Amino acid sequence: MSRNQQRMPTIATVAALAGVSRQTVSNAVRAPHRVSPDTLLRVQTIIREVDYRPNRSARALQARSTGLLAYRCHRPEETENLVLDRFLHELCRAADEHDHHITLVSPISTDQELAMYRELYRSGRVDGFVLSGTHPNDQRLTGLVDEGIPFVSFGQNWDAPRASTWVDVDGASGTRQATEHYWRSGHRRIAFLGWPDDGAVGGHRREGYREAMASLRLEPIEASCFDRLESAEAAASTLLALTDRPTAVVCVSDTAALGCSWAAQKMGIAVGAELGIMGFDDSALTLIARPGLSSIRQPTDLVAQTLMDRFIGLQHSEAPTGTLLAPSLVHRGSS
Amino acid sequence: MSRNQQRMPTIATVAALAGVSRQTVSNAVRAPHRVSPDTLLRVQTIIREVDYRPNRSARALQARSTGLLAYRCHRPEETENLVLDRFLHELCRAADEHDHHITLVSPISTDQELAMYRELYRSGRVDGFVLSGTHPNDQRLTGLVDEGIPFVSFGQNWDAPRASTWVDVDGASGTRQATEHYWRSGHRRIAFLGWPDDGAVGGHRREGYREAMASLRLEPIEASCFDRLESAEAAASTLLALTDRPTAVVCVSDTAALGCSWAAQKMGIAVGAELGIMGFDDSALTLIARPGLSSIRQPTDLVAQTLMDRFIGLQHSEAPTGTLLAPSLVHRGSS
DNA sequence: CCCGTTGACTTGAACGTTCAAATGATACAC
DNA sequence: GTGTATCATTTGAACGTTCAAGTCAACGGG
Repeated sequence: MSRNQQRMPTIATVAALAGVSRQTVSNAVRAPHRVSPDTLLRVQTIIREVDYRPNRSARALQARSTGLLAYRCHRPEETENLVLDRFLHELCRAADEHDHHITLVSPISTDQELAMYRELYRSGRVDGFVLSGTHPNDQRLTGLVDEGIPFVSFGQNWDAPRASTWVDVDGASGTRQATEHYWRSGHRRIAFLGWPDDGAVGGHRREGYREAMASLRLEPIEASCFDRLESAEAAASTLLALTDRPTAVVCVSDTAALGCSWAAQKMGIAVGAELGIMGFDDSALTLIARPGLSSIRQPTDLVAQTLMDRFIGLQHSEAPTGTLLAPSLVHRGSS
Repeated sequence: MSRNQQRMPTIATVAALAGVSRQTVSNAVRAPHRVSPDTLLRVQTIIREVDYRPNRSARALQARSTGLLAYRCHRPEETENLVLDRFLHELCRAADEHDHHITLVSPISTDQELAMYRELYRSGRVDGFVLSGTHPNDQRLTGLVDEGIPFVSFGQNWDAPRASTWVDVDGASGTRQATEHYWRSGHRRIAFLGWPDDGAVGGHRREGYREAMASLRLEPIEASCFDRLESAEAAASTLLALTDRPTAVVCVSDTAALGCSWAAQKMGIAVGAELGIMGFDDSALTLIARPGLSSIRQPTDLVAQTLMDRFIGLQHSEAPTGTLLAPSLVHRGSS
């Protein structure tokens, strides 16, 4: 590592110029009330004059804390991208408010991931981690908990909800809201287009739909597809070919919803007027769809803020907490 | 900042356990050849035993270099996202190879951006910056150059090409390749769908098309639209309504291309068979389009690698260089 | 007048690393 | 046997900050 930075003013520079000790300068910066008004002014003037800023590395060394959190840079192939992209942005913003920063890591494989985190933490590169896309039997969760490495996750700790701090969006609430919305709008044949292998996330979303349908005393109409457009289109075609065709479809994802929209258009069904379609995630896909795709929006901004608050809390040895936030409906042409 | 990390083994711990001095341990880690084989083995054993890792903050302090580069987390609204997403991923990977990391910043406004960079650099948080999406009269470029802050950019330094280190993709080459490809496939009426306000990027792409058309002795057919689907669709409709309708369209972006594809489908023109469409950027949009959208792909991986190499070069006081890389065609259904 | 308290400031040490210089030890040439 | 080169290792200082303990003066109550 070459030393390339031109020499910056240090706390000693300022101290000498202001005719005080280093500690007084430090106090002037971090605890102004401890310094008498006139020296404070003098020190501040010098600080501005030489454009002094405390060196973060030195501070990090002494405080054993870098103010850095690591987040795994998602792979470009992943569909979730479009949600996580927004989340990452909000996360940066939230970190900033706590004078923290996010650094990215890009593990090649999942096995490497935990090892990489361990490495980063033990070398004091970062104070902890923000995970996203957790799933049942997630090695990262158990691994980090076991090692006592601080982290928060966007997504529940499925296996041990009390063992770590997480924030998640209540998928069931989202689909329930959507279903009830359609009911209030007069729809009576409301279908659900979900994922076949129903992991935890897909399961909850389906659950919300079923609950709502049960309490509305309606017969559920369900179909399943993979999270790809073609698959969704095919599954939706089947749904829409039913003799008693559904008038609204609540979808497990925007991909599913867009596929559904395509299927409807191909069959000459007017999306919006004749068929309501609700996506999930309010991703960039919603803008591409025509008519605009209504979607269940995750409050990523709130998730990010809460996660950061919680992480700072952890640093002050608060106990782990799980938080479930409710999503909200975003109405566009399709609903 | 609370000190929350449990006490980790330091170089002194290892030194004591191995019965050598701190410096010997340091050498064992960073310059093994300076240590005799048997002590080396002894030290390495202890290191593994206590799972020692050099503390990055301490190293950063002493070396005046953090091994951190800052990159501006792009705003979720921006269209370029879909390209930059991939770039960011590759950048992380490339940084990793040089034992560096990327940290994100999220300035609220453009004016803040430079101030934020200044702040980050002067407080020793980062060693430098990676910019993307540079444009003529870019305040960031001139500002960073003036302050002597190290940076590299994905995108030329339009105003002062020799003043800073950049890597860019040769847009003209891309559209030229596309145009020539269509010519070789037998097309003779090849149109270009560009941006109206032709900034530097759009201008170069248009340029490449015109050059190719000129050298092929074909009459250029041009239309313009904003980088939005509706706008592109409208402009493309006009193009396709010409009496002597073009048989291929080279587009300035994937958005333009997708809009064009929609227009064609609405007019009952078979995309692929009757009309070739070529996008630009090979973004996620290409996968959504049907038939799959052919596109001019920027070699983001190579860009990222080159940028990182160059940055490391800068640290060793190499002179600034500009590098232009050629994009390549990715063929899918639409061409 | 003494003593405890408070406020403003200073001093030395510590955080964990690496650089630069110093110390021995061994080997080799003359 | 002396001088010189090389190698393995150690020592002290430095990077820039903050903590903990200290000094010194002023103040106020008894």
